[in-house]
Amino acid sequence: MPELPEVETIVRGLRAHVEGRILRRAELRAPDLYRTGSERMSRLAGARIERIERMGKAIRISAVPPGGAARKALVVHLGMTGKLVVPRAGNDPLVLRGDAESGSARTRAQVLGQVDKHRHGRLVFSDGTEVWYVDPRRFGYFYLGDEEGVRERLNIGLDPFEIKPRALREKLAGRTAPVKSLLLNQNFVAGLGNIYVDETLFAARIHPLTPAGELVDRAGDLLTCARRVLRRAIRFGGTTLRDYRKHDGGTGSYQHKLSVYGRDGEPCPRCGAAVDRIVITARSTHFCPECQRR
DNA sequence: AGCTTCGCCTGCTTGC
DNA sequence: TGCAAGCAGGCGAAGC
Repeated sequence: MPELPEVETIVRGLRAHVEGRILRRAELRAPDLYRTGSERMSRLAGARIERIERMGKAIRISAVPPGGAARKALVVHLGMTGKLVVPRAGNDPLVLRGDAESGSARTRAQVLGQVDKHRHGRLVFSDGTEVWYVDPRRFGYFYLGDEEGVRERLNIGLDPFEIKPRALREKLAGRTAPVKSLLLNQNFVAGLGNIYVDETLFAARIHPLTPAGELVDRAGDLLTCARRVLRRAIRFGGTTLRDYRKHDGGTGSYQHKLSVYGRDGEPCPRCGAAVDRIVITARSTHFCPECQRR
């Protein structure tokens, strides 16, 4: 479930491993993971990686092909269970470290087997550095295309750190969908997923079923809360519930800081009332029925 | 156009 | 113990 804080953590961790390096080879063994309209990654052989950045929940890698062709963007979306990891020498994936920390009973051989089975893609750099894409559930995607306009082509809106309060106010106006649903829409606001929408709405004391259009006057507050929650989650390296791992296989620790997500039945950290769980547009939604009144 | 539902995919959990 | 059903969820496509 890599959302903005998890992806930001991964990007920061990968930066020193990829920026400025030359790609010897880029491959995707599972071509069904290419998003519609994507070029094949083999085209990136010889390209120089200029930057790696987060774009909503996706990772954008800017590459300059040899011979002065137009700059390319390789966009990697991790879906739910995707990981980008840097293996150590001898193909010993540091993914192991995270599993050891989480107390997994699986043996080293089992973990290695799983990694191998689900390793769908790979970047190989001229200095021998590798970055592996591992994704058991295959919900992620790869997209390679011209960098110019890639964000629009992939329908990725501005994230809470980029969008201006006034712009959010205008986007909320007239919308009748529950705020929870709208905040999950990556074109509306990018970066938030189920966990951080619930945490943001709790911080802002907004009921998740509130029609978005009723929140025009609270747009600034909503944004402030989202930024605060996300910044803090980044500081803790993101939330590891099960699958999420940092680039070095380590886990995040924000799961220990969650106020409502996954805590149904437990006392609200603010008022003590039992946290409730409902389903909104097929997403489990956690909130405090006392603090977040409609 | 806006909103909702469905289906993709696989591993873990739950219930019989 | 074994098996099937249920569930998790980001997101695009389809449907209303």
